[in-house]
Amino acid sequence: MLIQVDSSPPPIDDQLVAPSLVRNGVPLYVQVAGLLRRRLEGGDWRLGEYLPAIEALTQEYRVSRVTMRQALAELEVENLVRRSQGKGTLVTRDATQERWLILPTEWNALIAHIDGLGSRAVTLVSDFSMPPPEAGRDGLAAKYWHTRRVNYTGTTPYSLTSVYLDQATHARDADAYSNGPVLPLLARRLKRSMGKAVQRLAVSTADLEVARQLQVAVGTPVVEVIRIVWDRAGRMVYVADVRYHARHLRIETILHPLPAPTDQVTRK
Amino acid sequence: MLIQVDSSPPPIDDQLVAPSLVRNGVPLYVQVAGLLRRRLEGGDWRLGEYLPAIEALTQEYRVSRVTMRQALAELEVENLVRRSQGKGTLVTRDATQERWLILPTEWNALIAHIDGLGSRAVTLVSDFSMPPPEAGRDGLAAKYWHTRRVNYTGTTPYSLTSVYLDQATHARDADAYSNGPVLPLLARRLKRSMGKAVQRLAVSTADLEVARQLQVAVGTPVVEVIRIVWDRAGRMVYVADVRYHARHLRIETILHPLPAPTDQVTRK
DNA sequence: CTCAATTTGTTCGTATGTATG
DNA sequence: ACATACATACGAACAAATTGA
Repeated sequence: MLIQVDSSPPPIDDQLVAPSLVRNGVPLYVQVAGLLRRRLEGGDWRLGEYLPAIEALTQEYRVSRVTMRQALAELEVENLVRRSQGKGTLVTRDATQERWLILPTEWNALIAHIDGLGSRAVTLVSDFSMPPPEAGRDGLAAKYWHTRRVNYTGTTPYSLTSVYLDQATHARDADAYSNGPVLPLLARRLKRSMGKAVQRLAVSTADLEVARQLQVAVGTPVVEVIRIVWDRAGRMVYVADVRYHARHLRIETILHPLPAPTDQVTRK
Repeated sequence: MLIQVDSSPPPIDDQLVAPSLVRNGVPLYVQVAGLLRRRLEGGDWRLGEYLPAIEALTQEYRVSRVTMRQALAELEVENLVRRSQGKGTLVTRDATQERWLILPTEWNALIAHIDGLGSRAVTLVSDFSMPPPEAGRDGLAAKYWHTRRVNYTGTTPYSLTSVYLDQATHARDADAYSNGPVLPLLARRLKRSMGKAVQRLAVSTADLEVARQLQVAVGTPVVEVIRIVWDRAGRMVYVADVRYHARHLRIETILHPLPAPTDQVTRK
């Protein structure tokens, strides 16, 4: 069968009438709850206000009354709203004020950020194994110390990290690396012998392991960050593979002008 | 009621036995299909290889045979695998080679990126309205030209953009702004009178509008990028709110050393 | 106080989808 | 392929609480 190649402008489907939800396996009421939750986070309805009546919402989303009620029940168990017979559905939590984790995109800011977290970590694994292939083979050392940790702020997990540290580097401060954040210590040790460092980011979804450790549902959006640090000789000293709950992550970069060079910068 | 403050190390749930899937509203077979799809994209099973037998998979994921078959059927309609009775489940598409959209985090690279896309856009809206409150009020002009477009590579939509351009700036090249990418043209016009530019990124999910325009399911992870450009006088000249399908987006930043300043950089 | 309008709560019946063994 | 149990979704009818005329 031939595929029809369309080189004309893309189709416009301007159904102004019914932007109805699609049956794609995910229950309708879950989808609707997600959409409402999103609007609450966006401040469409503020704390203390009442949502539109179920009748109005059913018309807007083109679902039945029962389905809409199920969606609202979901939000009620999350303490986002409270429903009262005869009155309506009241917003009981300010979801617009949820805390965001700002992920720095510059070396010194990143170190300061990790230092400032004061997080407590639970070490799941500590052994010697090679970094994942995603890190590439550029400057790969022969042996790496590896640790896998869950980091908590209070009692809520916010990241799952796998750190790979060049064995020689690790040996110099084995105890310190085992008992605290690796990157800040590495930064102090490397000083002027530091080479390039990059950070790659992609959006993914939680697999079984990540879902369990971060206490989210399987399939939840997760941000995967890979950080690589080379020393001046080009040896890949450090590789980290970090998973963050995507909901609580923001990134801000200054596109222009380029920030002023810091004292740690070495220019050719 | 008192909140119990826990200053002891966080709990460890080390159920090594059954990392089973959770009933959270999303059908089991959809969750399993998602996990398998993810592993196919990760290259766990390559093109031309056979997946483990259903029996083995059911044990790994702790689901029934029928559920696993349903999950595999999902992947088959996506042409990721082909099931043959008596043979097994064959990988029929190389999902590891899916195209990634690299989002630049530096001004010149971003302009070059947009120029190089050669994308075709469909304009949904073109009017005069104010930027969303997320952009802040710092240097806000009195009036903005606004356009909302869906950008396509070929016939597949990859981004939904809302652009707000200071009315005075727009008036100078009204035609050109209406008929092509806004940012590259703005960059040429501003030249040395350009001030600061920032880019903010957050992970969100598709609402009805975004889902329809990007042709994805409601609730799919979406990356929301807000770009703001000020001129040298501090006037907010340009605001863009862009939604990308998160699946196809990567970001790479050089943490260290800071890149060498370009000719457009003005330092204080 | 009563009444009507509004709003959420409850319960049917029916059809289809999901998950297990 | 079958039997069973439970979840999802719809429309409809009626009950109960709230509000203001």
